Formats: sequence, structure tokens, C-alpha cells
Amino acid sequence: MIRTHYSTQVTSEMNGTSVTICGWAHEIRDLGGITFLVVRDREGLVQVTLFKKTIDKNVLEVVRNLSRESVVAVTGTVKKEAKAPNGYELVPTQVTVLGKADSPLPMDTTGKVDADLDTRLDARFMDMRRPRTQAIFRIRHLMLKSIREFLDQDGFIEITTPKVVATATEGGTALFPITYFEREAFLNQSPQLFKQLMMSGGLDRVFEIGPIFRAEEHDTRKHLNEATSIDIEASYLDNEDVMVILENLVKHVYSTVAEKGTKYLEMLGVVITVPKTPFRRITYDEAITIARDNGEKIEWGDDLSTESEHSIGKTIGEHYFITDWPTKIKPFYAMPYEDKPEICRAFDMMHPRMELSSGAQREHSYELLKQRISDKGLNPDGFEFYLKAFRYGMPPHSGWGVGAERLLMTMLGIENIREVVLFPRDRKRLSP
RNA sequence: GUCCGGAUAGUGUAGCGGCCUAUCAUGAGGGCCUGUCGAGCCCCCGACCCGGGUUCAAAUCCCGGUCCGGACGCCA
Repeated sequence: MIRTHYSTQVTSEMNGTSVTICGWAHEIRDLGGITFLVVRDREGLVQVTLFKKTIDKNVLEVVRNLSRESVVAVTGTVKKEAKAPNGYELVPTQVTVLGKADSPLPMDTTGKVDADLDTRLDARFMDMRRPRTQAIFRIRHLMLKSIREFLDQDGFIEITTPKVVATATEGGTALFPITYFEREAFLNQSPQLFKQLMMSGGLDRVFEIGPIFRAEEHDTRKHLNEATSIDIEASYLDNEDVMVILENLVKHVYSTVAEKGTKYLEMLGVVITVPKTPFRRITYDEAITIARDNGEKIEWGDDLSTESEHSIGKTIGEHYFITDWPTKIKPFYAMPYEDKPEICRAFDMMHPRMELSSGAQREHSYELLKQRISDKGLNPDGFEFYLKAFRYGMPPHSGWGVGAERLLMTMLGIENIREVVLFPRDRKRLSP
């Protein structure tokens, strides 16, 4: 192992000890008699100071010939120094170039000159070196980790379902066809059907965090053709029960990030307000009334337009649920109310800016489910692998799916969803 | 897919018919400088998306293409 310490593990109390730091040549400032090399690693910056009179000539030569963003290993003595950032600097005994960087760089990493998102995505590896960009992905990690902890704590078992599937899952969205040996297959739009199968399988409570694929030709700041979905499914719980899990999960994510992600939130200049639970619940009927009061044209049975969504979000001003949706605009697996089958036990969880999640209590009667598939104009034969599980003892169950990117972008106040994905896939972008 | 806006050095920009041999910053190369921390100062390098048209003259106007941004649609 070359590295002995990350930049942040070195302190002025270590005065006199020798350490090796590995990272990128962030900046080189040659003042003549004294040269400063700032090395950046994952955790922060270290100042390496070279005094012309006392430094080894070979070391000085290496540093003077160093190009910005080259990878270096610096072995040096920690020197307590009030004039240095963080109160210490490194007096090098050896500087090794581990990876030379060409010049000019595809973009600036120091924050002096902004680059367009498109430029940054073309050189994402370099963009990732910017502390600001890295902060987003460190928070993404905190978010996913806290979700796993929360769900594990609540008895959920993590599963992994296939992304290559034989048939369209739910209708509605367009799928990417692929060649699977001599047959046609598709990239899955959602783990929905498979997580439901696990209710029949007796796992009782499951979750999956994984990729979903949508072949829709959308072109907005909140859509991706490959996104990350956080899905749960739980037996013996109704729609209200899983809504409670969802709002508590969101609250948990926010408080965990606020608590453990302070450093990254500061880098981004973001202050997080942990949402209060329970989230407000409004019915679909109430939602369209609000939209109409705000001047939107909307008929009962219409899905919410972007404008309506924004107008309702503005009125409510915080996370909320829209419940009791018209059965005809929700998928076949949403359970209609027994006494009022035109509406169903489906809900959407909303951030004022956009929809974050949709879920429902599921229809678990084989006969009704089969009927609903037909009613939606889908062929039940294609769903035999799924329907079969409902004929041999399927518990009542409910679940939801949250768009991980949307949860993250709304939490951080980021405008473009592409910012929170390493290598976004959209209508135009397939590389890198 | 529709509508609107845009494309100028590696990066980010100014210019919007002749003052353009194109502005500024950052960066690259060279020089000065022993405490910089967006170091400073001097020199220097580097660009008008592609194709067609209008005009005495096009970075600038028009048409087409490509790509980018935004709104909407589709969708979650």
C-alpha cells in the first residue's frame, strides 16, 4: 500500500512524523524561493511546501515539472505551521508521479471556471474530482445506506430481481427491446411483478434498490431512461401502512444526511430541513379541486399535468400524499375499493417539485387480477408466470417504489436529475 | 415529438453586418518573486459548429443540418 494517510487524517499534532499522501496535483504555485504544491485526495487538500534552499534538487525538479491533475505520491514530514491551511503542511522527502496528466485539461477542477453540465458529463471522470460533484455522490451513498439500514431494521429483506425479462411488466411505458439469444427480450421497467411474487414466496417483506429502464422519449430535467428505483413490498399491510413506512423512511433519510453529511452539504451550500411526519394526505378529488382553484383545466379521471402538479405542490408547500386515484389511470395491480371500484387504494408521494413515489395496496384475488389485466387491454397469457402465484395462496400485500434520483435531487435542491447520476442515460446520451 | 432560446480558444464568456488581424477571465508555454492559499507582475499561445444563400462586405442576416439549454408532451 502506497498511501499511509488520507489528507484529513493528518493533523498538526503529528508534527515531525513521516506520512505518504496520494492524490492529484490540484494546484502548483511556484513563488521562486518557495513552491507550494496542493495535493487533493478523496477527503480534502494537503499543502506540500518546498523551500528552494533546503529541498532535495530532484524533488524540486519533479514538482516543477508536474502538470496539474497528475497523480502523485508525496512522502514528507508533517510540519506544524500556523501560516499553512489547516495549521500544518508537508515538507516532502519524495514525490513520485504515479500518473501523468496531459494538458490542457478537459475542464477546470478548482472551481475558478464553471463548465456546462454537458461538458462535465463528457468528462465525468474529471468532473468527479471537483469536491462539489463528489459531495453529491457521497450524499447519494449516505442516502442509500440509510435506506438499507432503515428497511433492514423494519424487517425487510433485500432481494435482486431480473432486469432482462420476457414481457412488458405493466403496460403503459415503452420498453427497450434486446436480443436474448434467438429470442426477443426487454429491459425491465420495474421490479413490480417479481417483488409481488416474493409475497407468495413467503419472504413477507422485501426491498430492492436497482436499475429500471424506460424507453420513453422524454426530454426533461426529471426523467432518465435508466433510473434507480427503491422498491418495497410487504404482506399483511394495507396502503395506509406502507405510506407510514414511506414517510418515515423519507424523514430518516433527511435526518441521516443532515447529521452525517454536514461536510458535503456545506460544500454544496445546502441546508436540509427534515420533513415533519405524518405527511399531509389529500385525495385525488381534493388534488384536482386545488388545481382547478389555481386555474388549471383538469377533468376527473385525467392524470395530473406538470402544471397541475406544480400548482398543487406550491399550494401544499411540503411533502404530501395524493390518495384514492381513479382506478382507470393506475396499473392493473392496484386494488380498487370494494364499495367504490372507480377509485383504488393507490397513492403517490409528492415533493412540491415532482412525484417521488407511487404505491398501492395490490389486488391479490386471482380472478379479479386476471379481469383487470384484460380490462387494461393486456393479454393475461403473457402474465401467466405472475398470475400463477395468485392461485396458490397469495397474502394481501402493499408496496411502493421511489425514484432514488428524484429523492436525492429534491433533497439537495438540484435542478437537473443528470447531476445526481454518475453516467446518465437520456434520449441523447449513451456515452460515457 | 412540439414550442422557445442558443452554439466564439482546453474551459467559461464579450461582440450580433464594415471599427474583428475577435473581448475578458481561466488555462498552456516562458520569465521575475521565500508564505502562497481564486497568489501577484511581465511576455507569449490558443476560437467564430457544419453546409448552402444574401451582400461590395458575414462571427453577426436568411435557409437546412447537427448538437446544447429551457418549457411542455409522453412517462415515474
